[in-house]
This record gives sequence, C-alpha cells and structure tokens, in this order.
Amino acid sequence: MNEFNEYFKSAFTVDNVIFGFDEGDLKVLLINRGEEPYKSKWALPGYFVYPNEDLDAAAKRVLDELTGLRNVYLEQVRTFGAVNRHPFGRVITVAYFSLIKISHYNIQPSSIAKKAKWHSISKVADLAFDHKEILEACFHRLKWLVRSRPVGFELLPPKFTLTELQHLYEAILETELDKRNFRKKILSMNLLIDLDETQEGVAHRPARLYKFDREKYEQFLAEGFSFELKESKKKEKKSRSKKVRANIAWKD
Amino acid sequence: MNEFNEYFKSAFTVDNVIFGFDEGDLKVLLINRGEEPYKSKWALPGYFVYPNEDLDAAAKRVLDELTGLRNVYLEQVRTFGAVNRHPFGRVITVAYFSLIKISHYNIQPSSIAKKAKWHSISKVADLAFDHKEILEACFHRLKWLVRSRPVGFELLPPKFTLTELQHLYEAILETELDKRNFRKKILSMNLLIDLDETQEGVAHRPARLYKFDREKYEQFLAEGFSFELKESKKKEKKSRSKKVRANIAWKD
DNA sequence: AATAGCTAGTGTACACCTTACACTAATTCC
DNA sequence: GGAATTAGTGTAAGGTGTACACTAGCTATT
Repeated sequence: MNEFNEYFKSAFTVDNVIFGFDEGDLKVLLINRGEEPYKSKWALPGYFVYPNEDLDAAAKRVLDELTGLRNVYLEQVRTFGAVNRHPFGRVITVAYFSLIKISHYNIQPSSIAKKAKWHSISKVADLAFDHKEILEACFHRLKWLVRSRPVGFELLPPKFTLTELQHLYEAILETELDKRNFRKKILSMNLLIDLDETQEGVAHRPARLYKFDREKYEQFLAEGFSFELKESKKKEKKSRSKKVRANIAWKD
Repeated sequence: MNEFNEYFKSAFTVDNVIFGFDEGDLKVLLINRGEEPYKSKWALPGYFVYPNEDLDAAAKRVLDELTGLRNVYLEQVRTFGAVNRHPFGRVITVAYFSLIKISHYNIQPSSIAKKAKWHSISKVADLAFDHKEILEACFHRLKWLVRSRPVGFELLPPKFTLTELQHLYEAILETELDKRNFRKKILSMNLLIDLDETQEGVAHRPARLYKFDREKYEQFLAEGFSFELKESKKKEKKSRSKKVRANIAWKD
C-alpha cells in the first residue's frame, strides 16, 4: 500500500488528554496499563492510528472507545517525536485534548487498560512514557484557551451556579479570581441564560442556576470578536470605509 | 529496529514554512519540486524524518540544509495527517515555521528542489499536496505570535527604522496601524536600542536607526509578563503575599 | 537659494477596561 | 432566634487603547 522506503517509516499514535471537572478539582482521565512497557503504570489513553484513518478521526475514535463520547471539544495540541520516547522502538504521537462533563459518562476501561480513572491534575505524579510532558503541554493549552475564549462550559453540568463556574476557572488557571469582577465579566458576555431556578438542599442562601447559551456562543465565534463594535458605538452615522485596525496585545 | 506491527507504520516528514520579509512584503520560501509527484509544482521545503532523529532536530536539519541557518526561531505548528494527502501513500507531516532575515542568507537549492525562491505571501497560488493549508495554518500562527509577543525583529536586518518595523507588522497582520500608537507601544517596551544613527541616502528626512535588545527580550520572556508589576507601582511598600491574580481576556 | 516633495517624528483627550475592595441577603442548622 | 454559611451587589481610580494633525529635516529641482 505504501511505496515509501521502509527506512523512513515509523509507528504512530494519538494520545488523548481528557479533562474533566468534579468536586472543585480539575481532573484528567488516565488508564492503568495492562501490558508492557510500563505495565501497571498510569498513562494517557492513546492508540495507534489506523492506516486508512485521518488523524483527527483517530483521536475521536480513541475518545469514543474510552468514553462513548462524540461531538466534544477536541483539539490537536502538539506532536511528540523524541527518538527514545518509547522503549520498544520509534513511535511518534500526536497529542489531543478534550473537555467533558464527568458526571455524564461512565468510563469503560478498554482492552489496553486494566482500569481507567480520573486523577486530580495537581496530584498526577509520574506517568508512562513522556506522558507527563504531554499532559503539561495540554494543560498549558487549556489555560490559554480558557483565557482567550469562554470555553469551560464544556466541563460543567447543564445547570450550574456562577460560583461553580468561577471555581472551574480558578482550578484551570491555578489562581484566585475576584468574585465581583468575575461575575461582571461573565455576565457582560451574555452567554449565560438565567434559568430562574435556585439550588436546593444547600445549607445556606441558594444560588441561582444558569445554563450556557450555545447559540450565542456560535454567533460569537462566527463574528470573530469583531473590532468594529467599539467604533460603531461612537459614531453610528459614519458607516463608510471602516478600516479595521489590529490590536497588538503582547500579553501571554 | 522497530518491533511494531508494520500495519501501523507510515512514512513521516517535516515541512518547513520559512518566513522572510523583503521590500515591504512578507515572503515564504518555496521550492520547485524536481520529482514526482507534483513535479515542477511549488511546495514547502520538507523531507523525511530520519529514524534516529528527534522531530525538532529534523526540522532544524531541513532548514539548515536549505538555508545554512542555525539558531533561528523554529516552532512546531501542527501535524497534518489526512489519509490521502500524499498520492503515493500515507505520509504524516509535522509543520514547523521559522523566521529569518532574507538579506543574510543565500538559499541553495537542495537535491529535491529544482530551485528555491521567495514568494510574496499574498501571491502564493496552488501548492503541491496540502501545502497551501499548511502555509495558512503557519501564517495564522505567525499572526497570533506577533500579537502576543514582540517577535518579528527576527525578520528585520540588524539595524532598522521604526517605520520598517511598522511595515513588517502591517504585512503580517494584513492591516494598517496608527503610526503614533505603534511607536508609543513599541518604545514603551524598552526592547529597542536607539543607535543614535540615521538612515543615509534617502531623499527625505532620514529616520533614526534602532536595534533589537535581545538581552531585555530574554529577561522579558523569563519574567513571564509578570502580573505583579502593575501592583507594585501602586503600593511599593507592601511586599508580602502578592497573590497573583489572573486576567481573563477573551480576545482573539 | 528658494521651493516642492517626501517621510520622520511628536502629544493629547476620551472611551473603555481592569482592578481593588466590603457589606447585605437568603437560607439551614442548632 | 441566633449562628453559620454562601450569594449577590456597585463604585472609584488607574491604566490601556484609540483617534487624530501638525511640524521637522532631508533631497531634488528649478
């Protein structure tokens, strides 16, 4: 099937970093390896890419096989190809990450895994292969992502309180946020729908419940954070050339 | 050497998107393919990754072989692995991009290339394989990069004027920038050293020449854009807990 | 030597965004 | 009914982004 010199061929895989959020903690799904190498060690769920399978499709398949999940946020992060990353030979792996609502899915360990389990990000120690490094790259990407667009709803149950949302952000960013400022910012985006319901069974003032407005979010992304809004508030009459000016931010 | 099932093996390559800047135009280095497939078509310079070679090393080698360049900005962007991206079989490719000063180097076409030539980004038409898509992904990354940190000096000669720098940014961002605001921003970062020299041989008021302060830049990156600076200007006395607070931007 | 042509270089005002910060409201538990 | 707990709210100050127009200094031309 493949005309290329065997010399240039190598095995390649996808590894999935699956983030979830539970009990106020950011978690990652790990499997306990059932075979050598690194037998009994924790590792990221991953598998070979089939020869007739696109890369993204492979990542989706692996996720699906592990969690039964489809249509989730899934993004390629980076490819790891150090010569000695796999003790049995050359294996290049493409890292993907995804965000899922833990409560929704039963994780069924697959054949490669003795068991699959959610681990708190902060408590993950050594992992098989270079998976710790892969995890860190993906965590870094998640941090960036969560700052640059209001993702993260992906990790919460359908109904949530603002405090829960804030805790999620704090867990991802590993920092504390100011309650009032956080709420102001979140609410100003109009991406939340106030459900006019409150929590039940809590031993304190119950919080309002919200859900995520997916439609507005799609719109939001489609508009690409248009620069022109700022202008048009000021001079609504002049709708002529509209020179779009770029903004140089230089923040991380 | 490799114990893995042949079934899961495939050829893999790196492709380099090498950006340069010349005559006010952002350019990309392309080679004209000397062999099938896509013979005589323009393509990104790329080659197989050797089995005993790390991925990043392969990208560096390809760049070096083409341009004689070492120690340049080189960053992995994304891996392209559609099943049919290569007509002769499955080939996964990892895309890297780099920034170089065109004037400094003589590009010597290698054996795979009939010739290598700089092309204006805006005029690149079809490319071999999925290289147009790869180019676009890298261009997008460059745009992002240039907004998020003051890279871009990499593309200019050692001495440059602020107007040249501005033109570079405009070429990358495909937009116009305000002269005064641009200068204010750039100068406020203290990353430029005023050489106290001026242009010669121009038929108008000569501009001051600057060079890039690499040391300050390293420092800048090392400090990680510290959040604390803002605080310390205000209350310089209280140097206690310094809770670092994150900033959520939600811009693109 | 005057002038035209060209690009360099500079400051300010306004809108908007970010940040810091503390008290009252609503509920349960005892 | 009071203690405990978390929800919920506004404002002032500083900083950043943006729009905008004129003078300065050099060459080339006459």
